Amino acid sequence: MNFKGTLPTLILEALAHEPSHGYRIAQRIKERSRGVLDFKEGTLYPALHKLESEGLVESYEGVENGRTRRYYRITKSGKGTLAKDRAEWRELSQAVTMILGEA
Amino acid sequence: MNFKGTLPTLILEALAHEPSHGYRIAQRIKERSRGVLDFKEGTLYPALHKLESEGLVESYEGVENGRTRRYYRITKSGKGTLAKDRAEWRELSQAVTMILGEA
DNA sequence: TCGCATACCTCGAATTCCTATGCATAGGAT
DNA sequence: ATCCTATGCATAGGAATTCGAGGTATGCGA
Repeated sequence: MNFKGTLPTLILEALAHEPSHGYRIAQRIKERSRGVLDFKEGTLYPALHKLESEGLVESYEGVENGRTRRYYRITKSGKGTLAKDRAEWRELSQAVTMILGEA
Repeated sequence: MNFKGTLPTLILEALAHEPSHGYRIAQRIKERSRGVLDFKEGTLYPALHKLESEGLVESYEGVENGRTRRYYRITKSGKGTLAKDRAEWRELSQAVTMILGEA
């Protein structure tokens, strides 16, 4: 199950924590949500490419365990977007929670 | 600004409160979220029709102030879906909040 | 050497939402 | 009387996001 629209923000959050590569980012999101969120690769990579084209993340090649990987790091612009997205998440989620109540 | 995927649940919540018609449902969502959520009519009506085709709401014609309106009420099946949706909202929103933190 | 986890990528379909547009009525203002 | 605004319902076209399915390749352990 997933939450439409939150993926770019979750990616930025992961990269604000540490530069990483696609596969690792997806794992982090899944682990940190205790398996609740689980974005597929067919969703993740296009989202990553889009963030790069928007200048919110930068990529570079890196080698780990003898394998070449594509790493991403957040840019200054990306950090600004992340801050805005966090604030927006708070506002919207509070609004929905307010309506749906505790029930 | 809006939250993808929450509209059907918000509609069901409104109708669980009281049978209503499209325009009024949209107003209720906007008011109860203090203007944060604001679904457009072009989004609302198709969503309402879909809920009806799924048997989660029923519609009937009603007259108020001399005008004919299409009213909707939630069905038993709709109430079950609402309960599930509430639980799912809690789980997903908590997962995202857990990751995005308080920052 | 075979299988598996890792790692990256693309495509088509489905869903959701927005904007724009159309039609129609009630009530108040001019 | 006429016009404007809010109300009320609806559809069409397009953008964005996600999923499922598929393809390619490497390192490592059995």
